[in-house]
Amino acid sequence: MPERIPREFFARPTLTVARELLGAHLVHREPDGVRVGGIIVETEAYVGEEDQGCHARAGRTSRTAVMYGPPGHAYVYFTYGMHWLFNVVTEREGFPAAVLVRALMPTEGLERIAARRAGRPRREWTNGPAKLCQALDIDGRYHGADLCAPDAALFLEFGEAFPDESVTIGARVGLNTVPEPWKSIPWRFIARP
DNA sequence: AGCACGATTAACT
DNA sequence: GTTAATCGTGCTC
Repeated sequence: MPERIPREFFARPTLTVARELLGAHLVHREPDGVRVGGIIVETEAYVGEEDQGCHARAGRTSRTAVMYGPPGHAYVYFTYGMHWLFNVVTEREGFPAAVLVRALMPTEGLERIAARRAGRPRREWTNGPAKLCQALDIDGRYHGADLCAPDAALFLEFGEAFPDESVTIGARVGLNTVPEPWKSIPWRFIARP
């Protein structure tokens, strides 16, 4: 029986949460009860208003308000006019920070994932932050959702942790116009098989 | 009210 | 390697 990740897990330093989320399971229990999800294999940390790569650099706005709220909630946002990206809010209430989930290894609901990623090879089902949202049918409906609520439809479960020797750490992706040191700071965590 | 651009992806050359 | 797709957000006027 898989154990839900409690809110205290997320109420810690964002880098710790990002590292330890590798191996955890992200699951969407869909309206008909079918579970769709996988093992998290890539994350990035976004930490506070000082972090010029973090959306909270602009301060508290209607878009970023969720990041200022309690940990364990979903920060889901829309970008490039077509893509949704999923984050988990971390740290204490009032401090804006989150972990972006960038890639999964699909383990549940494979037929649904295949259907939503129609025609694409399996390795491209969930190997990107917008791809996994499409595969798991995560969108703005879940922005602000409590991932730790007992009846949550979108939630996380503990899995098998990846040891340090199978984790690569590097610079975050896609921060093209972000100034240093934020652009190159090694806050990306990748688990390799 | 207008504008530049983005924590990306897929389809190109 | 390059680039179009497509629109909400935050910033400037």
